[in-house]
Amino acid sequence: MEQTQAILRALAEPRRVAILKLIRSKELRAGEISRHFRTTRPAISQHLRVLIKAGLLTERRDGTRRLYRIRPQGFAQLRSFLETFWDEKLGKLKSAAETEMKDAHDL
Amino acid sequence: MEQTQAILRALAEPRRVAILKLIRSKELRAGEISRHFRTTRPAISQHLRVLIKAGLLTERRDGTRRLYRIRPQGFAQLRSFLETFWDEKLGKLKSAAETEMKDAHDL
DNA sequence: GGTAAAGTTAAGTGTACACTTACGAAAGTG
DNA sequence: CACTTTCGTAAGTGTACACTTAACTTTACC
Repeated sequence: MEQTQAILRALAEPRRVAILKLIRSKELRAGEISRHFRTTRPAISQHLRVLIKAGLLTERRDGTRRLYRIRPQGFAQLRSFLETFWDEKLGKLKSAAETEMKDAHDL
Repeated sequence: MEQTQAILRALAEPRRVAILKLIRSKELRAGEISRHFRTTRPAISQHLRVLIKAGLLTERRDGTRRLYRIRPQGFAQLRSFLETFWDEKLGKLKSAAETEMKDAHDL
């Protein structure tokens, strides 16, 4: 629960989302990641820390290099958070959409 | 995309998540919502604005009252955002989990 | 062991943002 | 039409946080 909030807070920053998108397919070095942005390396390094602390990334060392990879479990947690809203909504989604449609029509 | 970031930013604040949980099952009036928190009504009102702007809530007026309800489409958007990470991960999740397990074992 | 390479941590700064108090708006009620 | 109820908006303030430059850490290589 507290961890879920850490995830949500981590994703609130667009640059961090961009980082995640960058490495969602392949593991990347810190340098390669920061090269994709106009900010300085320390800024990216700090973002990576936040993402790790949120459990969305894992760090792996190889010599002087540090390699970052997506941690699916982190996203799984976010997913189950979403589902707490979804489960009870699932049946109501259709009717809610219709009601909203009608509301919009009333304008 | 920009809207997705608005959603993520909205959810970064724990009180806003609490508000969503409060009304996920039933439509509530502004007063009833703020009564559940120790903050002042204006603070809650501002949170509600943010949630509406993010597309996670809808507002409905009834006399002097304002009723708030979950907007499933907002959550749907968040869900599809999540799936952009999930799809390619889905097949890799198992192996990634195993690899991480092994990494942890190496400590 | 000295130096370079790759990257993080420290310290300081400016801004976004959540909160408060005071005020305003709109719909009911006598 | 006063007056209350219900709620939002305005203005100001303190803090969290993303960024920068400077210094430190760790591994590699000669």
